[in-house]
Amino acid sequence: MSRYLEARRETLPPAVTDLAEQLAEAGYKVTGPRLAVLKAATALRGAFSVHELEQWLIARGESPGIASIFRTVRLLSDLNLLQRIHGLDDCHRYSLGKGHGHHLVCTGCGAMERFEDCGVQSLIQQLEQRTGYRISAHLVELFGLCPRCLAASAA
Amino acid sequence: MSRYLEARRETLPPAVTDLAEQLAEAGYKVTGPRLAVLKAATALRGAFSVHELEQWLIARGESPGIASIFRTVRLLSDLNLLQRIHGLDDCHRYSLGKGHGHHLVCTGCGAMERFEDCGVQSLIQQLEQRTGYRISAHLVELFGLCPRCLAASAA
DNA sequence: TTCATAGTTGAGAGATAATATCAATAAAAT
DNA sequence: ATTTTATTGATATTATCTCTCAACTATGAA
Ligand SMILES: [Mn+2]
Ligand SMILES: [Mn+2]
Ligand SMILES: [Zn+2]
Ligand SMILES: [Zn+2]
Repeated sequence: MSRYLEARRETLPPAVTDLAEQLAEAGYKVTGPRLAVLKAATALRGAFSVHELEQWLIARGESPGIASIFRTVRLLSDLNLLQRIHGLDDCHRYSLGKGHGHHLVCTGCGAMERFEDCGVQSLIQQLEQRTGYRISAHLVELFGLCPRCLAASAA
Repeated sequence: MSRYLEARRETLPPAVTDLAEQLAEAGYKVTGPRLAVLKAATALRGAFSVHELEQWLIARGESPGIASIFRTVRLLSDLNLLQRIHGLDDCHRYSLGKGHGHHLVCTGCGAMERFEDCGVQSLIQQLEQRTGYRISAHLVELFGLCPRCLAASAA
């Protein structure tokens, strides 16, 4: 295990140390800037943008250079620990989460539910037959209001 | 009908005059730059980027300023005559087409099939029950190889 | 606990995408 | 044909993201 990570394990949320361990296992160093980004991503929950990560970090006076924030996001994405969320307009949001998945995003507050099974298999088969395409990937994202925002808007 | 459009109706593809008429009906002027963009979008078919529109137009020596290309794309989008396509990486491609729809895009050549019914209704109901969200919009895009690219890759 | 090394960082430059400004222009209504 | 008003395009500007490279630091080995 990483010496650097051991030294601060006590001060970090478990979700952060989990992710940091996966970085170490993949052969990457566990550094201050990387831990900072992991803390921000964990704290923000939901669907966050790089800009929001940066703001969260700046507010706490522990922001790495913007280049390193982008680099860490890219790294997490390459390791499949972070998924990109395509919004209706907004295209560059992310959420922590392993592997293939989909998102139900609140357009009011950014809250988010992740789900694995999107049920497009039969659609895919049907379209392959009709069009002759061989389909190898799909994107399914849903948008709406979370219970809280729904309640707030009813008031 | 637009005087400007009448004067060049003969020289334009029907698909272009159709779209131009819809601009006029919505109260917008039918101008040279706008017709040029419509010609490019119609000619490119499939899923095109703003950059590809510009290249097509430059190659024919009739490119409006880049600002006007963006403006026309935005206008068509606002009028719901153009849909934005979210790719896996590539986020800003467009396709002509009215109203809500989905796309099956060839990752080899950019060819595209549009389809209306994506069959996520039952998924939506299921998730609304489980999460308490009220879902109001969805994104469904499929990717793969078109028959031609499939044949080419089999060689 | 050092030490050497290879991976990482950050400031700043640079690339790319898109928007804002505004005087000049051109389509449309008259 | 003239007037009116939307539109255009050159240019500047902003936003997003990547690159470069000297300085730094986490890690494995000693
Ligand atoms: Mn799926
Ligand atoms: Mn997108
Ligand atoms: Zn909400
Ligand atoms: Zn193809």
